[in-house]
Amino acid sequence: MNVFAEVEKRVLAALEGLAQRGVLPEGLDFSAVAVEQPRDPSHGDLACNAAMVLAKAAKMKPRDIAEALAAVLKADPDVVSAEVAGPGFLNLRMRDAFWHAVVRDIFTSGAQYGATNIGAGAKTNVEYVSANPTGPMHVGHCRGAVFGDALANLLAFSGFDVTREYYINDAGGQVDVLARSVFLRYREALGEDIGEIPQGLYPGDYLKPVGEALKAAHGAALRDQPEEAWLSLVRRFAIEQIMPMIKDDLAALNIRHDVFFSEASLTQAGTDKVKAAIDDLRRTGLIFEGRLEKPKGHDDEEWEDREQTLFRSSEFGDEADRALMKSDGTYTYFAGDVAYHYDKLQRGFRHLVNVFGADHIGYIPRMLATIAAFTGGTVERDAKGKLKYWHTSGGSADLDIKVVNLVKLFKNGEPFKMSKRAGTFVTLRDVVDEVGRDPVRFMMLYRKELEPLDFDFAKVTEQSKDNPVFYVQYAHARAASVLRNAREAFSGLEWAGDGRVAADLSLLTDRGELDLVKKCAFFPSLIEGAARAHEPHRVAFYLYDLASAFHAHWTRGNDLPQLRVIQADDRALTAARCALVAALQQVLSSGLRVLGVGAPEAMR
RNA sequence: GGCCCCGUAGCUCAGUGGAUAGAGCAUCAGAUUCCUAAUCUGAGGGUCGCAGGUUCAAAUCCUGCCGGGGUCGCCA
Repeated sequence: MNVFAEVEKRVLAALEGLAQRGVLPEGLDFSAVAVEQPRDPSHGDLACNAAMVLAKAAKMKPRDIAEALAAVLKADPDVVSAEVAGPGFLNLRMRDAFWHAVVRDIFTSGAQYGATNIGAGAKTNVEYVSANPTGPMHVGHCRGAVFGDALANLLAFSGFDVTREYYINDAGGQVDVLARSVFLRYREALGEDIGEIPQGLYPGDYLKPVGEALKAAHGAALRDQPEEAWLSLVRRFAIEQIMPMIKDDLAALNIRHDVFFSEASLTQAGTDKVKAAIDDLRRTGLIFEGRLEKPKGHDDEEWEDREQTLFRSSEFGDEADRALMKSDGTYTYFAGDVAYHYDKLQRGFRHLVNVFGADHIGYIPRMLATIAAFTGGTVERDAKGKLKYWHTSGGSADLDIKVVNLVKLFKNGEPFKMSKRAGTFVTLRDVVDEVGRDPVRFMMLYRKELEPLDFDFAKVTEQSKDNPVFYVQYAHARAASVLRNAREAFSGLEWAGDGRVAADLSLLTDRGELDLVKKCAFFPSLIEGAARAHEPHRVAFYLYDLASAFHAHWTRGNDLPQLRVIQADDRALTAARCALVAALQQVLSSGLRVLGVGAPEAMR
């Protein structure tokens, strides 16, 4: 049960009644009426904006509408008070029993409390990470990885049928570089002195075992072959060796994808899915042969003006049309991506979510254009024709592009660029090993995704104990601890079983206790809002706030022992409070699970 | 130069068109014979970058500036 939705229903019913009685005009649009949490809890439990929203259309003073509405709602048995305040807010206070019902609801729903069905089982594809398969993951990758994973969790919790997908960029020039780099390590494994790694090849030591493995598989058979003979073989071999490294790195962050889609597979084994996709796009009339203007601010002599196959993405607000074929007759990266997304659509996904790094921001309009063209959807634009949002809508499927801002790297307060060659390459594994999985995940999520993030390895390591994740986890552990202690204090104490509350919740009368329930009651709304906005960070901030309320209430027990959960001389009260604590623990645990962060039973 | 993102307390950041704009850190003052002090209570600290506009109501939406960052042909 979502208490906000529930009370909103009652408010709407009251408004209908007022309209029928002629207090309000007929035919008013109630769609903007909302029941929300007041910012200041002293205003009440719930606040409604109906009077202000309707005043103009009803040609009435907001306060008059609010008073009329208040009179109706006062008759609701769950409503203790309905007061008009400020410009016309209707502030409602609900009786304790209303909140006790929330505790009962949490037990009934269990781990499903907060889960919604706003996704209605729609097939949804979340593509994230998609790092080049040329080496282990580094810190720069982990923000998008964690974000995408948490978003996938959030959507799954909200009723979407989620597929987590990784697009392996195994078809471009960088994998040829990888193959040559591995071949060098292979010669090294065969005993050759390879000296310095030449410019333009990957120097990392992580390729040594790959070279060894190549030797183990092929002996010296490849050594004296020309590059044409071994390049594609070594390329595939190297990727097969490196993808497990990447999967291990991701597993260290508790990330597991369902599908790894190979870019190279689009044009392998005699098929040409890229051509098929482009041919299908042709029916829209958006594929044409033409010339591109030289980009402004780019006075490069190498610019070659030529006629080429283009996609008219400018039709959808992109700055320019985009090339699909290179001058050597091969496909561009974009052409492959067109085919890849065509494939996603053919697999039946209704919703696509792509997680991009901020360095790919210029790529967004053409991807939106592609999906809009394939699905018959639209990309919303402003009066000047510029993109308004990073999503398409209205077609047979839609795409939302989420951009995670860059992780700016610092070392001892000084910015630095990562360089494999200079030894300033910080691997994701280093960070996870040093700081821990949960703190890394929480740090990445405790921030809006578009906000830049400074990352100083030394500082993060040193301050990892101050990470807010422990604050939230400690709240969970405290809850677990007091429940353990209560069971020890009262043998056979039970507050719930079979999804039902066995305690007398009417004993929960303290304001602090009820405030905790109210915060828990917000969880379903919070999840729904975060899922709709694709913003997992809201969950992290909510959990911090909930933990804070619990810690504060807990500490009140220092001065006021009668507020402690365990009351040695009152079994029934202890049971009721345990039910509350267990409900709160459930919400913490569900929220942490969405974030992919552990919910420990104890922290010592 | 075009486009995009960001600009809120000393610092790092939340903020769903709503009421007196919040939290953490830092600073200062306190709390531990007490279910875990990895905690809590309090104080000080703000022209929400600037200027207009829309609205009953703007940190939030629109326009134009300013500052910081990113990005800009067939790379991936």
